Amino acid sequence: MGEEAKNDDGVADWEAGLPSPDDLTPLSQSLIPANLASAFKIPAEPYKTAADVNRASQSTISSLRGAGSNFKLFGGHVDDQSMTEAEPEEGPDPNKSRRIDLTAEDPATTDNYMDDQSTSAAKNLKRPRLVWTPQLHKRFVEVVAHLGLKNAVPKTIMQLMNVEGLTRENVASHLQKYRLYVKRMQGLSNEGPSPSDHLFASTPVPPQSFNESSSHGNGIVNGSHCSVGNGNSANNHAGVPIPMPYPQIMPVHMMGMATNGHGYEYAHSHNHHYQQQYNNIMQQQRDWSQNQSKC
DNA sequence: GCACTAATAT
DNA sequence: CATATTAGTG
Repeated sequence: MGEEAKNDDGVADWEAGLPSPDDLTPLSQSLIPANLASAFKIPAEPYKTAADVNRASQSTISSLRGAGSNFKLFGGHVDDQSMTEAEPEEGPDPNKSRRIDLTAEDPATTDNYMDDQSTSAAKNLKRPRLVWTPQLHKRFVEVVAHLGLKNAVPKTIMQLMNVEGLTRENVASHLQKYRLYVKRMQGLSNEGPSPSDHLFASTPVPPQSFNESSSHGNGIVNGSHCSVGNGNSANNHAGVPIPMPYPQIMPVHMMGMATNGHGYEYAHSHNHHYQQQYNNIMQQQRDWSQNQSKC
């Protein structure tokens, strides 16, 4: 044990670009601040012992197998209410009841299944509708920006985002919308973004990035002269995927919150309360781009 | 056949 | 409206 044997060509270099352990939130530490946790009725994560952390690391590593640090997309359970519309309008149906907080009692529900899925397959299972949280979108935009609009194609984006459970289709779909947004914005020159822009409005359009010719037989191009000044800089061998340090973002369990897949939409529609809390969290994690020195 | 995009469906 | 799914294309 010990050494990180170089998995693949680029991985070693890539890892080098990652934040040092000190920069990262310890695994043993809850990602969710206590106050917020209570706001969300999340019972302050189960105590994590060294053993737990270890185990978590293991599964992380196993799922690593050639990937960088990634955070998982869904944590476990999503109920499938396949109703037409999902107003809080419930008839006399005591049977359905609500799905009790998945975050609540069963920590295992959120953490353990992953092994089977991520390690080997995690494939043809019907995934819950992906909710592009600001975090995810941010990651998305960052990656697209670093790739340059031209190289920003679903597969690459997906790979660089390195979000577990995120599919190419997910990215493709989002990318489509994102391109439309960019087009709109460019067409309108400049001016207050439409209120209907929601997510996009808060994210700057990727400036036409470097990189234009992708004539490298190497799937992923590398245009990185960006030295990361994280105190952990010092090695950018050429020929590797863009070494973007990835922020630790809370797992996007949020999906569970909107059991029928409306994520923040849901919150912003009905529960202003949530939206508020959510925004708070956002802010905390909002600046990763600040940390990684721009080129 | 795979991956990308645009179009369409939920 | 936000995502998913399909269809057409290189």
